[in-house]
Amino acid sequence: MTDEHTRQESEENQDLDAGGDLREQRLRKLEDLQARGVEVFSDPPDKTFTSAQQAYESFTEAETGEETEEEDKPRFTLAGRLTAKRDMGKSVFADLRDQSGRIQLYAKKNILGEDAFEIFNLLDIGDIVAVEGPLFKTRKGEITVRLEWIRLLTKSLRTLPEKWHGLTDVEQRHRHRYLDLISNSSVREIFRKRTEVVREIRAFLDDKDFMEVETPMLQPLPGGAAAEPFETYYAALRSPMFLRIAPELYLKRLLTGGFERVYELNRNFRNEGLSRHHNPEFTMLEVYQAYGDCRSVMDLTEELITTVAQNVLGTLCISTEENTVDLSRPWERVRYHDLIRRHLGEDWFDLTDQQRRERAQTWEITTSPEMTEVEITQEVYEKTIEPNLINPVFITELPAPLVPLAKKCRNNPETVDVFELVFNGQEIAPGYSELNDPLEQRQRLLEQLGVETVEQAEEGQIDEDFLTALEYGMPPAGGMGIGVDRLVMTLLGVDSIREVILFPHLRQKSG
RNA sequence: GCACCCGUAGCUCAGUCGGUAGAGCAGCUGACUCUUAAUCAGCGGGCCGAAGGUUCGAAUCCUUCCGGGUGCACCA
Repeated sequence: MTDEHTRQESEENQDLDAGGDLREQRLRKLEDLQARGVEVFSDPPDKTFTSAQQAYESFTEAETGEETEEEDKPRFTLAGRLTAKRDMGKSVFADLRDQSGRIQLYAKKNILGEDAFEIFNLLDIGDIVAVEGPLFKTRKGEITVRLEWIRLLTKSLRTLPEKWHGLTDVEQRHRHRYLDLISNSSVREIFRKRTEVVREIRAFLDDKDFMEVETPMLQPLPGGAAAEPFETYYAALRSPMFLRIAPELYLKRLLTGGFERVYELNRNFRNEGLSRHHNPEFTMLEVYQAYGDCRSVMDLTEELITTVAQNVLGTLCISTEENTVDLSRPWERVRYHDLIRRHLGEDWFDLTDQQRRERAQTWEITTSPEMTEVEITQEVYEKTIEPNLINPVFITELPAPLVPLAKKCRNNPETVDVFELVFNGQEIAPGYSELNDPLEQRQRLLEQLGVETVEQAEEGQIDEDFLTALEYGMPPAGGMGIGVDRLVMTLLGVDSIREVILFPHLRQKSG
């Protein structure tokens, strides 16, 4: 390639560059670089890379300062994305960012060499490069790589979001999460922390001899929760299939099988609307402990969450937008009945139906005539009590109708032996003394379907194999579930589930 | 599903009473060998989310649709 040729090509580019399409501009720049013999999507150099952070940490005045001869200074190879350029003519400052952070580059024409300097000048913000050189400290005191060698690794064809304001449009941030991650360090931090939370949950349970298992996500019968499933079709078997709404019924089979401590930490799918608190696929932790019950699982949950919080956040005090949550142990445990009387009046359960509705009215709760006492109480609880439960509290012995599939309390068949863990005004985790009586379980499943006999149930609505597993004998067990996305939201003080899911679901854009 | 709010350059945002589009960053050209939101001079960039309507005239007013946000409902 002759100089004349490249000069002519550059002049052509100048004319075309007058257009407004920045991608077109970059495509032409790419061709220009290729015409100069520069590989625009090249292989990484066979060198040992140093991260930006390592480079900072390895800088010492003695080795790289003024006193040391230039050729004696150690050379570093780094790779990353150019995020800024400050052009001074015969020298250029630039910012390089890798996973560990940012470091400044200094390209000087008479050090880098004329050809390489010219190539460097052609690079765009967003390009990915490998660079090499010694470290020095600028007059303003910033540790900087003095470039002696560069290689373009990846040409970027798109303009990055603005350096100062970044990407703020929520829709764009979620549709193009990679741009969000490039632009917003707080977002990078949230997802690093999320990964740490998940890692700590596993470490905690593994340490307690719980066994992580994987059960079907593709199920012929979706069970274990009351929710609308996603439906799909298995061509080879010519049968409809469902994405699981919960792993519960399979995990319980494993208890029958003799695995005494199991957990699964993975995705569930529910065919529901999107909201600040709902994504159709969400990450669920379910834990089952044989020979345990509601209380043993309560202890486990308390220890799990405090351990995770302490290890990830380094504190048990969480600041959210409006609250400060203190996770210090021990956590309060209160019977549902007592909690209700504490907040709604000691006489709440002695009131007549009419009086109860009138009092609900004072909380601006509207009741419909067909609502039962339990439903009215629960409505008032959800609207007026739960949002104000900031520090963790286990609510125990819930009314049986609210939790149809749990074991009844020995001392009071009107209530079930379960807990709801609430903090930051949100339900975080339910736990149960699991029902292991196959006869009662069958009865409850039928009731849930609103029928009296198996014959009345539509074919395939009852998971007979699950009931069979119970008939072989499932040990008494405690079980617990945590919505991991919501736990992460709470721990990180974020108020939308989409902020803790890398690729939240959004509507397809048509046209 | 219902209600309210939002959609203007690659990004962040102005745009008054309806008179036909502006800035900063990014980009391009030039100057500058320690800058750091570099600076200075100049230049280009728009189907104003889409389609209808009202009007002499619409980014602006009306209707429908698309997408997003928030609240409610559904839902753990």
